[in-house]
Amino acid sequence: MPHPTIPGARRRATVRDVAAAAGVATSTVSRVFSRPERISAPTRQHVLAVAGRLGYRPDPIAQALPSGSTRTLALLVPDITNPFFFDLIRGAERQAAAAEFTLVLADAGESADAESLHLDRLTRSVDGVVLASSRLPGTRIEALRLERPLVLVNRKSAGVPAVVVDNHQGMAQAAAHLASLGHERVGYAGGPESSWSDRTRWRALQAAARRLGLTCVRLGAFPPTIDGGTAVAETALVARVSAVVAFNDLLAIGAMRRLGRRGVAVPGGMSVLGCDDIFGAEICAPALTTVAADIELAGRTAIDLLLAQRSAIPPPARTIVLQTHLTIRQSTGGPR
Amino acid sequence: MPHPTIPGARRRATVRDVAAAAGVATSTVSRVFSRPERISAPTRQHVLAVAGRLGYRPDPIAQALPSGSTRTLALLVPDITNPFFFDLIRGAERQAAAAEFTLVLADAGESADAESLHLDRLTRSVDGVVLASSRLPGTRIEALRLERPLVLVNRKSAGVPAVVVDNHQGMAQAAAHLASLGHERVGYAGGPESSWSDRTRWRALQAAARRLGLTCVRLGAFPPTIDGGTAVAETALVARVSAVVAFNDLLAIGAMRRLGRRGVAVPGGMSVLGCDDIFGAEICAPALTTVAADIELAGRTAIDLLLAQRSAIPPPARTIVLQTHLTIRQSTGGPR
DNA sequence: GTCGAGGTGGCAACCGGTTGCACGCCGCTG
DNA sequence: CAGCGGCGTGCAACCGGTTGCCACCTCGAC
Repeated sequence: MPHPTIPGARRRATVRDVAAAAGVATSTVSRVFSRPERISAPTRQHVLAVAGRLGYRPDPIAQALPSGSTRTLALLVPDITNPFFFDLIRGAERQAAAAEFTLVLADAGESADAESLHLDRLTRSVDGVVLASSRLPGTRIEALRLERPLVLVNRKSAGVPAVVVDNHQGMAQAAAHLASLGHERVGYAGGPESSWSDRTRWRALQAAARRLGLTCVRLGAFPPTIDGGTAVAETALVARVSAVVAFNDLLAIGAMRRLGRRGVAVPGGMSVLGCDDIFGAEICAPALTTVAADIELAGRTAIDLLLAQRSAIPPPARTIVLQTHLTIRQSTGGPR
Repeated sequence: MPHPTIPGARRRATVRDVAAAAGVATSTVSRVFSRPERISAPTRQHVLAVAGRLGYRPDPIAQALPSGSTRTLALLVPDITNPFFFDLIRGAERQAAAAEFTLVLADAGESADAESLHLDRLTRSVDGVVLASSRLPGTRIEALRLERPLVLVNRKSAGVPAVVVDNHQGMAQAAAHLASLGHERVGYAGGPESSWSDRTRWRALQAAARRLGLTCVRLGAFPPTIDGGTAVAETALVARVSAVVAFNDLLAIGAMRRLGRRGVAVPGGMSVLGCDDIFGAEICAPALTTVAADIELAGRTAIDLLLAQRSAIPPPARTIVLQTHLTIRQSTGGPR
């Protein structure tokens, strides 16, 4: 039983149906749709009329086979649950739609294995892949690059176009802000160990702290979720820091909540600073001070980079670095 | 230039390559992958070995052509920006992945035209479609149903399987809660006029209010966003209601913020009640009282309903009604 | 020894388009 | 009026798989 259809649905018209009804060759019908200027106006209009009457529309799958293009792009994120990716998804979807491409979304569940699996299933059937915060080993990424146009977000790999946020700038802004408030000992609440963003943020924060004469301690690696924030709060209290910079806003919000329950005022007893400025950072209480780049722009840029690779002469692999800015709200203040 | 590939990438092995290398017919290679039990163990293992050596993997597009199935499902939402859909997307993605299907995501931008356009592009290349809070005219939905397995979320149409939240129950819970606090005159802040959810919520709230002896006024139709909440606050103040039930949490949060800026305490001066319990409802200040169903479950159920239609004997069109529950937080209290 | 059943694998058509090449026709030039 | 170039269209191969049908082989039963 090929082509399982809805009971009662009539078979779709094909090029051959149209060709027969119009008294032309299938190639003519095909060209009317793919390269209309190749066909004379009278024939074209006639074919179009017949096609319209029959309700003919080219089948995208059948078109994809010989042409090799599905007009489809894939976006792989480590966790759809994380609001950080909402903006990325949104930006990517918008830009893809603008270029008349369809976005395929997959969730890697924070696991390199699941990511790999999805990739196996997807790679052949899309025209390009955006890997956001990939947990994949570098070798796998290298291999992937040879199969399909590839763009990385918040991750770097030699020769692969990428868009990354400027973590050095961001952490410098965060450290400067805390230093200006008078903090001397700050903690960094880390995210997943396999995350490139976490590594660069931690290094950047250390560097910035050193320049400013701050002591900076790493509080550990936490799951980047609100629940993960609980442990952050506990650890920060034990580590006797007066401020904590969290790997992301979720962790920061979770930490604030826990601190509140423990009777520690924010920012009175502890300042909390997040990263990414997700939806929610502004409406939580106290509103979260956070450092972020325009992530929707990151999504749009990633798609642009992907689309650029489809042109005959692919531009040199580029890395786009997104500027960050610090949004000061209520979760940071002077120590003590 | 068919099959535009990455410079330097080798052509993928095909069934014919494997067949030649293994000394068998292409049909045998095909069957080794699609119906292994049809092939004797020795041949199968030999073919598998050769295929492995050549790095052969069946091309999903080529498979889709004769089989008619792409193992792909589409989800259309009116606005990816709206956190309400995050949970829906997440649930749908998870369930699709579990069934080894890939989810295609499209954003209709709150417009029936854009929705229609996306549908045109997508319908042929996916095995089924989930339409969430569709703005499409009923006739279009009817027609779509004949083309592809279809499931509606928060919308009803004769003969189309759907999953909807029980708005009557939800609004009854909301009204009862407000009545028990002593409110007598409440406002309803409506969402998009073309929204089925908005219509049923409004009607349900009216009915519940009547039963409880409350006066209920409609404040108008607002864009279902935080910004839309500004107008809600102003209108509510003018309408002299002591509580407002908002079409969704975004509107409620926006209204609370505006009320705060106007110096009106929540819930002291005005109670605010939302719908959907989105991410953010709990962390905003004051935490939002809201009535909601499990939307991630809605996403999972929608996919299940879609998958069920693929079986030979499609079950009778079903409508799954999701129970709601009221989460009482800090945004509601007694009047005055 | 013959016949039949069951299992294995090959042939070739097919899914629905695209496209290189060739051919016929037209008008224009010399 | 022959020759030539260019345009519009058709023929047929092809993209990479799947599958109905048939041929062949083997083995067991009579």
